[in-house]
Amino acid sequence: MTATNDGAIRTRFAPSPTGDLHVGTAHTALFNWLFTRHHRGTVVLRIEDTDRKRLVERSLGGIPEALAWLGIDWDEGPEVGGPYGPYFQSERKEIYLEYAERLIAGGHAYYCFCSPERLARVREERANLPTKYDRHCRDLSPAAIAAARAAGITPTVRFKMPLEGQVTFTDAIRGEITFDVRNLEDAILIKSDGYALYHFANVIDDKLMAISHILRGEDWIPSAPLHLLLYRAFGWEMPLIAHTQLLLGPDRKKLSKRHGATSIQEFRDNGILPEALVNYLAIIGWSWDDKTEIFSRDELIAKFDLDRVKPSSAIFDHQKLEWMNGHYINHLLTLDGLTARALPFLAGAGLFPRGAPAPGTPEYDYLTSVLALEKERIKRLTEIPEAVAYFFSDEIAYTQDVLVSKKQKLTPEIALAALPRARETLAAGDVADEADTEARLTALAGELGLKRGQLFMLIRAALTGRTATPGLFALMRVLGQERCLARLAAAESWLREHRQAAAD
RNA sequence: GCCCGCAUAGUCUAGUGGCCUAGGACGUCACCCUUUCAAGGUGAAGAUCGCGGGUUCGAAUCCCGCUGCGGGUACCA
Repeated sequence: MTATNDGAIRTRFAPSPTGDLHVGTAHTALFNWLFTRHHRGTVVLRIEDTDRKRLVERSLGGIPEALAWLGIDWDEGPEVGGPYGPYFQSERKEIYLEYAERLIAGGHAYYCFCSPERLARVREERANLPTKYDRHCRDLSPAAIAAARAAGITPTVRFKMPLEGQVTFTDAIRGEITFDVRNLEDAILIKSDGYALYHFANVIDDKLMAISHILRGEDWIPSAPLHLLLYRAFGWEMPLIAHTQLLLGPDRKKLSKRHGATSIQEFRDNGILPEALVNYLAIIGWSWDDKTEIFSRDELIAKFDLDRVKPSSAIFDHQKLEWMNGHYINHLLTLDGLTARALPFLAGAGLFPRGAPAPGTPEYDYLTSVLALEKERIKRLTEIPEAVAYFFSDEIAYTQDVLVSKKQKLTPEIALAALPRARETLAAGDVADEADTEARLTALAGELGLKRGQLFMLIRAALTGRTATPGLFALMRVLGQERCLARLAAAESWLREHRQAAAD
């Protein structure tokens, strides 16, 4: 990339607060952020809230919060301020008006008094034509303008699109793209409510905020020529521009709510780690080589650049994200890190009615040893409360099928004979010693004429009420001697009580 | 309709004229490990590189045409 004028790279992400932060928007924001951090430039966050009708109040705070959660920070914008503010477009209304006047004075824009109804009609009449608006007000006489104003009509301001010629710009990801202006509209710049439209506010702000590189979604390509022409009308140079790929749903359509979870907030609530999501988003549309795909944040910053960004759209693969999330949980997060992430989910499930355990306490140590056992089989943080439940509650809900595994060829008789012997065997030692416990239980299995697996499964079920758990001896070590003995007894009496029912 | 973009296995990708009998990853299947479930290891299936023409001794890679898919076409962003 070549830098502009002063050599300083300045980029922006410009979400509009119309809802939660969409994962596609986050993808573009991430590319902006990685590109800028790589080049030690300045990141600007600008809130494009010119559409007052679609404004969703909670997203004003929610979007910056979601970005921060992802670890995408900004040097200028809401919360941090900066020399080019305000960073909310709704507070820049007057600026746009002023620049619109300039355009009109220079003959590059005009007032349009057409009513929405007329516009709708004309659009229908010209349905098959490249431009929908018939430029009715483009050359209104001063008298006609005065008359319309006197009639109380508040006009919009439209751009006076050149009538012929071609516009070409170079996209840093896609190369040259050319449009014929005959296919371009006299776009509205200022709405009749006085607010600027996206295209206009965007161009003015990028210029005023000294943005050097524009990175945005592919869906903006069709409006790029308008933006370029706007820059030209003001006599400004256009920033370098690049259009990133779109994120698609399984049906190859632009990713949206109907494809499932699409907001960053939902990913967080669904137990996805921000570092996993960032890593996954980074490798969709960008690659470093033919095999690496796990990158730390710092590696991403060090390696990311536009020359390895692909132009083609990509289907968002929840399955691969989930795999990567599991990989982070199991292999990349420290135990303390995982514990910290798990705590809110555990608390949410009501596991700590008296408050979450603090590091250094026995409760905290117990929790980390539990998580150490479960982390390799967990893909999302949301799975944790259910996975660790039996470590925190002694009320095990037994069932006949689980306790007396048919698959292991167990019967209530065998179980009732084995359970008390297992208890005796355990009582004679200490489950803190895994190898010793295993040796003694293996010997017991022999005495009882059972296979190791049969006895182990019976004990597993008695201790946890489940057939799928971490390794039996590690599990016993964490559970502790006392709990193990108590649960063996509990399973035995449960079985005795329910034996009759099973026999029927 | 018109304009624009994209095109390597189900999905994400590597590849810029010979290193490609097309590499990696997710997913799928099998085997190994094993007390269960995972994790891990090994391996397999899966792509006539969208199609058709060229250029070249040689093309996934260059050229032309076609097709498919997507995006845009608002006083939304």
